[in-house]
Amino acid sequence: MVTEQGSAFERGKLTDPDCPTRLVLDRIGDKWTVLVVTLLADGPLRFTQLRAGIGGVAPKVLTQTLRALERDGLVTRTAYPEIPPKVIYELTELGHSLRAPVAAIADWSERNVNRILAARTAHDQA
Amino acid sequence: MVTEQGSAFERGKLTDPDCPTRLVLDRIGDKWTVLVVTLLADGPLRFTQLRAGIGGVAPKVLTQTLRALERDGLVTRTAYPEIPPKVIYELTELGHSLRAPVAAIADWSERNVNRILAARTAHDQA
DNA sequence: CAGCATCCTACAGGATACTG
DNA sequence: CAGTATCCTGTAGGATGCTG
Repeated sequence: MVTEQGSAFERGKLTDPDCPTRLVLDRIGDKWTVLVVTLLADGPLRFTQLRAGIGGVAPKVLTQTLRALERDGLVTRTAYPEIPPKVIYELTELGHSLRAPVAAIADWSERNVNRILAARTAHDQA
Repeated sequence: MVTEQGSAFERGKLTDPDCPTRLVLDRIGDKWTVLVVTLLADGPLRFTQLRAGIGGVAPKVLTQTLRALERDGLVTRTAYPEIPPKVIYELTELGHSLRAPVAAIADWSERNVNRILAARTAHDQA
């Protein structure tokens, strides 16, 4: 399988530490980002709603995740100067577009998780 | 949440710590797995060839990565009892099939990395 | 050549408590 | 409500040296 021109695999950029794929992988590879994006996919949510939707995230960590998402232009943060405060998080268009590739991962995962688990069990026997 | 039947996003499994997507994300989210899979995509390679192809991996870490891939049935390891030793790593069919979703990530990354970087810079100004 | 054994450190992630 | 401020720990990843 020497060449398969056009595929993302032949561009050889993955060896570069600043490679785009690495950048994105570092983002979605963390513990909560994909979950947050998924929850926001159906519409804007408040901080507490996200917290509840996830279950078991320390507020500090959720804040970190959201701030990073905001910094990368994937999420907007809108604070309403009320008392008590209200903050709305919403996916940007860029954030929404991320759903497609993530769905590709999710679909592959669900179709193949059994094979992985089986291989794992078999391997752990021996 | 509201329901948008069919999409991988509404299955609500991501909240489950044992969710398939989390499992795969934990795999490909690490530092070297995607790179190894990419290198093996064009054909089998020896340990040293992988090392060279990556550049800067500690042998221990590369071994860990390969063992994990082997355990999950994504890579086969074939040791030839010669002196000096020769070990060939090769993608399984399952391993090859992983290339597609990873390519989806890679494509999205390359198309949008500029937007992310721009958002990042803009955000860091303010 | 293809690794294992050992030691080490940075940092992601978490627990807990407090506040504008 | 939506966070900060602190403190703490597990572990991924790395550096170095040795061996069948």
